[in-house]
Amino acid sequence: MDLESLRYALTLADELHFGRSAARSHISEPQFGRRIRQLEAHIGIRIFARTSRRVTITTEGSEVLTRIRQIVDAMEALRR
Amino acid sequence: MDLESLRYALTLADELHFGRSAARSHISEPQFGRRIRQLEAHIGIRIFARTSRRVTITTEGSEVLTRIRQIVDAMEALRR
DNA sequence: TAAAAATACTCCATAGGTATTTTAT
DNA sequence: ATAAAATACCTATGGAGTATTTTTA
Repeated sequence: MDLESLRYALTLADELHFGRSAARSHISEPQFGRRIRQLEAHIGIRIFARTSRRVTITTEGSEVLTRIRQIVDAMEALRR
Repeated sequence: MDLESLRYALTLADELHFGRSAARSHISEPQFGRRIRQLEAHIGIRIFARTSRRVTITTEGSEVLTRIRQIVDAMEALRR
């Protein structure tokens, strides 16, 4: 579990669209999608629900995202 | 910056010895050392001072380590 | 001079990209 | 029919190990 993957999840929570999130993250859409799936597999929670037309945040996902925001902030604050 | 590197720093803070920390982390000593150096480079703070006889924690290092402990705990708590 | 970290080198796992397919509206 | 995510396939970067060297108490 790395900082970048956590940032990707926050970007997707903001955009609710894999293509736009990948572009904003300067990474290809397939790789972006893989990172999100890996993160979900790693923490054992489906954060996002996908249909072919829209991405939504699951109930458990929004709780997890709150905690991810705190972790990302704390990690960024480590840097001098 | 990934969870594993943060864990390595906590292990080294506990052992104050690269060889024993690497063994406890199930990784070779050179790779363990590289990860610690990468982490320090990434956050821009020298956490540990090394001499050929002992490892110590720097002043700024002990502040950083406190925050790293909180981050590691938060990351582990993400998992279901 | 010896205990311990750092380097040099090689190998392999996985991060990443492009092209294509699948899915569901 | 089409917008959007997932898969297949390939390349390249960085993570990892072993052997060796450097360092300083």
